[in-house]
Amino acid sequence: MAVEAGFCDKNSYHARIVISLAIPLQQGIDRGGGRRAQSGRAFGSCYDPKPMAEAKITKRTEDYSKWYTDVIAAAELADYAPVKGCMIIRPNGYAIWEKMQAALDKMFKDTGHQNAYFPLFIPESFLHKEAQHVEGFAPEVAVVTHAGGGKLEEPLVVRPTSETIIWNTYKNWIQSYRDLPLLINQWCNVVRWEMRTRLFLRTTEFLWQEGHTAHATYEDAEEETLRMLGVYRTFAEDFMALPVIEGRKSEREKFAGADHTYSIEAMMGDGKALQAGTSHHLSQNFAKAFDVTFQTAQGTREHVYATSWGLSTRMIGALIMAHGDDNGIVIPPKLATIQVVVVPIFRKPDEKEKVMAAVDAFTGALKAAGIGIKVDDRDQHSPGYKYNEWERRGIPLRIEVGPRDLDKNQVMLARRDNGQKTPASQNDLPRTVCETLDAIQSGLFEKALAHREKLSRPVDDYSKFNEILDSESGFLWSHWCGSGDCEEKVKNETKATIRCIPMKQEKEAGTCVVCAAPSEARVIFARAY
RNA sequence: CGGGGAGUGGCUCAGCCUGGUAGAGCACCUGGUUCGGGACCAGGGGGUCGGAGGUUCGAAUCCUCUCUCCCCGACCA
Repeated sequence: MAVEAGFCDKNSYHARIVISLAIPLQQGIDRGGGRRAQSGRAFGSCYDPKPMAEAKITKRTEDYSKWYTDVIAAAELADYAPVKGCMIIRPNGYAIWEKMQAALDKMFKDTGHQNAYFPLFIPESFLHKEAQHVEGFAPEVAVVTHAGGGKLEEPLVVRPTSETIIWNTYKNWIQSYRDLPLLINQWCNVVRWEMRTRLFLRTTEFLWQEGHTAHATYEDAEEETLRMLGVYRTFAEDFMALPVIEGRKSEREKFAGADHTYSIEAMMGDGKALQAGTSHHLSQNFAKAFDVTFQTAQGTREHVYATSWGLSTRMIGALIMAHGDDNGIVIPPKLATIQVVVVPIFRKPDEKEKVMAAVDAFTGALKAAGIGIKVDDRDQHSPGYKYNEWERRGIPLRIEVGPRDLDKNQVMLARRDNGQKTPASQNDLPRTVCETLDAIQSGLFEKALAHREKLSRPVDDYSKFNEILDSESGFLWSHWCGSGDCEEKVKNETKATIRCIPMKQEKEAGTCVVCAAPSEARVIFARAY
């Protein structure tokens, strides 16, 4: 399944990548060539005249792409791996993923799904069973041809998605309508060999969840497809503080093997679109390819209807680009393991003792209130250094406490999202902190929404497309006749694609922005990641 | 795959043109003074220069081949 669609005009299957596990260990492996300049571009420019101890972050306005890689390095989210296109997710980055997993997993369970695990390796022949599917994925599939010291009878593909192995299995699990619906999810890694990769957004290997369900009717499957799209929207909005637009993908953008695909589309800080999650109605395509049938209550035999839906570590990239600023990333409180960092301030031992006593007292209360908290009591760094470090890492709220605060029975609260510093009484601090975290969570959403609205506009004149895309980018709401030719023309001439056909919008008679044929609703055109 | 850039301690980079066997800043360790927006002093540990081959008395430096990463393009989860 594709978290991002657009597979229809791939090359032939011959373009596949062949990997081998049969490399003799004594030779051929370059052990010493590990030094690279991978993160070399990450620390390049310097605007601050005074020497900085830590990573410098390129301004977003100067080079957004560079800012993105800088900020990932600065927040220690990921490293480049020795293998092209692969990445090492560092603890700070993985912590965000774990939070995402926890939130999604709960929603999956609450909607009746169970987790399972299917194998990494899939017989190559499986991929060929669904025509569109193999056509869509073949070019980016890694194939294992050797193992165990010899050539394999049948090559194994490293899963780019698991539809084939899962439907081969469901065939045995499903006999009767009483076995339906079958609601399974799996958390795993997948591999898609990409020509060009970017940390989190498009890596050769990535982590995700893929849900695969089976239903008795087309309608049931449609309901499931939309239900999970809704789960993704809820997750994006409530946890990531990321406003998204639900919509349907065009034919050329849909998943290879799907009847139709829905997605949630988000706007990044630079006005480009990012597909944040997809939900596919597979109809009977895979059931027919793998001959998965069930007996109805009436005794007839029918192929089952299927859905699949996925959301990946790409969402970490979305989080970075939706909320990050020139000082680093900003983690929405609901996805932050450390929601509050405490920076105690003191000079002398007696001051330290008093400050730390107060810190211990209120951190205990905060922990009891369920707040993720970290006390930065390192003595080798000044408070200012710590402020910058935690801001870079995106911790939503900082509490500063020094002798002057103790005198007033207060602490200083510093918000990461807007930089505001306000004093707060030590009494009732858990309540104040919870309220502030809530305010940050909603503040991030509102800010992202305002940004998206600012960069969204109806466009009825195709000649303005490039002008707008080159200046501010953003979402261009235009009428489209539904033809793939017009879609293709726009893509070739402006690099913008149809992100989705929004589901919630007023019907409006108009004419296709490209060919002037009649249209009854607008679609979103945008340049995308 | 095409164009460009780059591989030298953990990081950023100098040295390479004009070969003589490695240097700075940051980070790290020790001690001390500091600590309300990226502190300072002193001392210290760490690299054989992406890899292979070649030229040479001698190679980070010259030559050949090769691997890798980054950016742009093509392409796109």
